Amino acid sequence: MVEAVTGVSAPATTRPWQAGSPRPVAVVGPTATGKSELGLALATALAGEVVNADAMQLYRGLDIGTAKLTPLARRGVAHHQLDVLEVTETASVAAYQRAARCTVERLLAAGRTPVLVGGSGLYVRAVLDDLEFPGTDPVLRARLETELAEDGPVALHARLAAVDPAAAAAVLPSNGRRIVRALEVVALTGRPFAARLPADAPPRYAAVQLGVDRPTAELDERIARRVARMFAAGLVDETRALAARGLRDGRTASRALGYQQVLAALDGGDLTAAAADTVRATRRFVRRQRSWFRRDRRIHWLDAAAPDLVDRALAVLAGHGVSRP
RNA sequence: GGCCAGGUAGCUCAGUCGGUACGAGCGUCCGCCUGAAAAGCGGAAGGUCGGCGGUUCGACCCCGCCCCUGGCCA
Repeated sequence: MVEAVTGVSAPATTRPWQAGSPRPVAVVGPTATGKSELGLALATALAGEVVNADAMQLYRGLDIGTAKLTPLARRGVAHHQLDVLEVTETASVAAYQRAARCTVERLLAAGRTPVLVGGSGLYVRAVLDDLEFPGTDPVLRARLETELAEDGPVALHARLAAVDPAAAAAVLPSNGRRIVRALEVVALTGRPFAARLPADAPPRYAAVQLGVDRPTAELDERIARRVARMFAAGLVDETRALAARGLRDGRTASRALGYQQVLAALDGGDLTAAAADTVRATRRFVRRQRSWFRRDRRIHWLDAAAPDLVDRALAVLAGHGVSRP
């Protein structure tokens, strides 16, 4: 995955799909809609395997709060890209992209349908579309982050404007995170960084994407109940155990919904508030997920509450040449 | 029944010693998003400042009455 950084046009690596050969399926949408269950059902029906596309389910031990399917609940269907990171490790789209594509390639070669399931929009795109992520350098990154903390985002943005006006125009002066990354890429590659998602990234796979969603009021209600269930199921104990394994030092995992709030409570807040905060944060997250997925016109949306959801999904897939081998 | 405190955005609450509400947080809606993405960032819509009357050139801020909420006393 060492590749020149153009950020503009990716090589045409799209695999032409041939009738009869397995074609990746993706199940996306906001959290708490029932993606995992649908993914499982589809993998079963299509004799496929599930590939996780959820940044937080990558982590070993982040079980209750991420609503990870238990091994038993997976009912014999193979799941990949699950439990592959320690809580202290920082997740990375690029690393995920490499690993997940490996899995997808392997499944396709074996004639099995990869069913990508997850709500991390960027992760899904990183696998299915031809996105290339310019490299990173921990030392450089650390330096830039220190500067961000000391000088503030506006100063760094001014610097970015000097070396890469186009990138600066695409990133708001208030968004320190993206400014740092843009400066890093420019410094590393010596080229301008098109810090934006290509409007028409060529798909790498001829995947069929299914989106599941529910009416907002209903989903909000489900979230409230689900969070209550998570706390009742031992989210606090799980978080304590993970904290002992370094969860607080995990850059990514410590931010997971639920865990983030419980950690704050353990450090001197109250758990009732933590539960309420988790509900709020999850709802907010749903809004962001929607605005991400909404843009992708290739997604076929389904009502997650439909009693015949699986049949409908299979019908859509059949319409695109995906059926049981 | 009396006394005290309070009634300002959907919620919690700032604020104006009388001169068009700079309101804030949360919520809501919309958008952005290329190595932390369950992260990060931006924008918008919401108020006849409890009601009626009075004083005043002018009141959400002063006066009177009334209604509502909470507390204390009886």
